[in-house]
Amino acid sequence: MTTFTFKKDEKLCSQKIIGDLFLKGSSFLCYPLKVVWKAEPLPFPVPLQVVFSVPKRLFKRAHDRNLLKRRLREAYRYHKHELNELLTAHKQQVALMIVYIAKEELTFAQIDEAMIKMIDKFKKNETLTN
RNA sequence: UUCGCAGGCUGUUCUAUCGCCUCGAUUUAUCGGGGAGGAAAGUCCGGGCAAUACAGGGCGCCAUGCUUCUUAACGAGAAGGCGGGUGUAAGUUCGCAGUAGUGUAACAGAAAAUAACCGUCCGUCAACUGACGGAUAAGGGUGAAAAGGUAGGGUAAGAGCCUACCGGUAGUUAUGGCAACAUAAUUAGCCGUACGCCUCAUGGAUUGUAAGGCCAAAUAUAUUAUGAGUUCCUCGGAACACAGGGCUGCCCGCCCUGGUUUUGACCAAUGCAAAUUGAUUAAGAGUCAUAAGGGGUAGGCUGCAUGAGACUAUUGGUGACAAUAGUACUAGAUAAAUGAUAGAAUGAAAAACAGAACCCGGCUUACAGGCCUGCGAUUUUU
RNA sequence: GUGGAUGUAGCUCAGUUGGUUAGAGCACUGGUUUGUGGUACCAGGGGUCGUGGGUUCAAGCCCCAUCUUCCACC
Repeated sequence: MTTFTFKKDEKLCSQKIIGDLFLKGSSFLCYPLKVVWKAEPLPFPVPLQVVFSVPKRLFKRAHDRNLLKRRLREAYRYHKHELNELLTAHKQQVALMIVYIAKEELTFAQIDEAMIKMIDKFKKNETLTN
């Protein structure tokens, strides 16, 4: 059964884990997205927690960053069930960060496409490490 | 009609599907309610709230600066006054305490404020060229700025030196105005400008909700109790002109900490004494274990949204605004919620600036399109 | 959130109390020296002083607004 909800439990809020991600996490690039991830025990019974980030360096206005983060979140919401299934099968918990690195505002359709591509790539990586 | 000026308002709406934050209900999965702005922005001011500080004195620093009013308060706002710039006009924009004292004004120019370079006049020498001494601010060129302007009298020549008119300054009086101030009369002296320092009045303690308060895993641990172990080291008071820190921007002064100096429980010996030497008792701590336990990290709760509030109406006021009555409760997140897709309406195109982070009052800046009110100029018609 | 700094030639910086024409080093261009290049020497070009207003006779400097870049604290 595929659900499209996106509750608080699935967001990564702990500053400690985020700090850890940047120190020890592995990452790959999939323009216009950059993904940082790490297998990590999480405080909630969910397969993965995720953070979305749009750098202030690229978009000065808070309003533009908000818009892009919302589009990212929306795209993630539609496609995350694939990752969920994969990780529950492997019985793993993963912390994930998705950084937007394009310099211009992309439309929802473009971001959606990129998200699908990214998830494919992630699946391959995941199977490799196991 | 066209072109303008001023002020105000608005800032897409609706439906379906999938979602987000929050509150409530039933109850553990559903249902219902609510969910960004006029600037939420810049952080330029003011206030609330909170914590800390606050024996006192002197000096300094910063802000404001025409008048009256508004306001919780302000460096904000309203109305008015005076002066300058700009526009045909409606308007718009900038400035404003005091002058007792004191400083500066490059270059140019004789001189930048107790002015003599040229010129004019007088005297002496000299002898037709001038030299020296004096008087003189009418004329000349320089400059951003040149010693009130014009006319007449006056004089050796001139000059507010005198007079008339005009301009300006200061005082007095009258009228109008709450006042700034305006108008008129009169008197005085004969009158420069700009920017500072300075003086006067009023205000200013510091830090910000990541403030502050509460609860509290894991790990380490102050302290206390009990037990075990050990004899290496430490202990209290006073003074100081030394060092560091705090009150505070600086000084005085005061306080704290360190350092230095001095003294030191009891017994015995020596000694008149001061003191010196030797030995001793008692108690506690540092180590380990167990228990209690405080502060406190991750994390959570609170602060946190009923307010100097908002909207509507009436009344008062030129206005900022105030008073009275009624209405509803209207974001509260915490790596941070409002989005996506599809369709419809208006439209040429859903399209401007832009996202709450403790809360209010202002200011400033950004802003597509649309609407309303008042006023001015011009043209045409009547 | 709070507080502070910065902007001047292509680059790195001076320019302090407003005053004549905004300087220095490197870089650039031309010339001299050399068989050639470098070095050295001589000369030259290049600036809306971040932007827009204001004060003043006069503004890179003073005042106001705004933009850029950077830093500190928690």
